[in-house]
Amino acid sequence: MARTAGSDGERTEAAIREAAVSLMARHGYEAMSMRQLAAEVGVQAAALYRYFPTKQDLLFTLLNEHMETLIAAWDAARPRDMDPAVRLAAFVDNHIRFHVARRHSTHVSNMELRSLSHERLSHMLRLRARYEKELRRILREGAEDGRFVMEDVGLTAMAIIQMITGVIVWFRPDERLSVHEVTKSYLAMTLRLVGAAARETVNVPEHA
Amino acid sequence: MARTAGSDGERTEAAIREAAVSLMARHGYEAMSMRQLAAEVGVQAAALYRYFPTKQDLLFTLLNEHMETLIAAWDAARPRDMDPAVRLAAFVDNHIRFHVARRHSTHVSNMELRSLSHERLSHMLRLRARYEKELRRILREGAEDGRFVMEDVGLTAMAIIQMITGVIVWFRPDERLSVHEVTKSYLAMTLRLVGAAARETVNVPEHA
DNA sequence: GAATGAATTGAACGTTTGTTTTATTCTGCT
DNA sequence: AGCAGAATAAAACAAACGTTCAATTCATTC
Repeated sequence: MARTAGSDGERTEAAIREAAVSLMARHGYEAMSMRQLAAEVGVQAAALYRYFPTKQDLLFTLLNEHMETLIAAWDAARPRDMDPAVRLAAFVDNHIRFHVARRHSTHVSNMELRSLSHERLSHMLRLRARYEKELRRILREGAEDGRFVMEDVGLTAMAIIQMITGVIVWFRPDERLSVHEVTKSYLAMTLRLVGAAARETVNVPEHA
Repeated sequence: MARTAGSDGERTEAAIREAAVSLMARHGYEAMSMRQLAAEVGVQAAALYRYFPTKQDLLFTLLNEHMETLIAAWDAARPRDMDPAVRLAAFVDNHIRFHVARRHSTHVSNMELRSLSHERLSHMLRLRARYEKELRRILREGAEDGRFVMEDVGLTAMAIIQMITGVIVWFRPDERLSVHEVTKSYLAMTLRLVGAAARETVNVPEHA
């Protein structure tokens, strides 16, 4: 009939976010009903509206948080080194680790942009463009000083992003290969792809 | 009140398929209503059910046709040549051309598998597996006779598929680059990716 | 221990959903 | 000319949708 024992706003909001990402990743934004989400959280549908004014606001919050976190992660991981191959390696490493650790929200970010309003869509596309610009700069500088071989910087950037984001489509952490092995292989492929493999080898630090 | 002048079953069915692919690609399967689809075709919603028993049957028909056509296209294009580089080039060329020409149904095929029932999903996954096996065989044979360099055949196959399918995400036929230029660049990237670039150059036939 | 605000319920709203049924009109064949 | 059957319209169905609102209980402060 009303407030339940031990209820707590912050905890409920976190539970909503988590359940929403999981449901949206598995069934899609449109297919997830607010009642279904509420049931997963263990709450009535009306309670959701205390935290998110509309269903689309909930989606936007999740997508925005995903991209902001990704950009922040790259800002923290970006090396001071000037060697394009080192920077490219760091980019690939950061990208794969980040996305593998957030498979569900990555899925939602890639699939559900079309459910946003026009303004919110452009906001997300701006964030995405800012992130991709980082890769393009690395590629451009590598191409300019002759370390990388490529036909077209923009094209190569898209190809690499698609390739390394695609990991989450098939990767399952409990199977044949570890994250580290996968990252190492993808890094080798990326370096060959830009024609930088023969000249130098870049080490990937073995994280915890 | 009833049958309209000039109505024809075959034409109506084709119009439904076409409108459905377009709507699903733009808004998603769940977001497309049968009434919306009917309006696009210029018909009442009930008329759709003469051609497709349920909404999901309609989706399955489209997805199945897409994959069958893709496999048939590869069967027709596959070269008799034994050189792995030539065969890989043909695969990449066929794949990109096919998907660029069918951007909408490719989108639907990549996004809406989750809306299928369990049996139909496995049917689609079997078709997909059969197609991907072709690429893995080319890669394996190229790796075995030392023409290709790679860490892991399965991993490389997934990376290449993600990369070359990703073209449809950003490619617009009326912009900077033509299909032929894009295909050529992606082919070059693919060959470098498998370490086959330095040894040989493979020509892409300029299609009509 | 009463008052206050935060957290949640339960019921309801108007729409929209996929689908079915029935009646009606058109087309092609004989 | 007439008939069979294919093709569609119109209306209806129950169920589910996102969302709102008032009522109610918990946790906290004084």
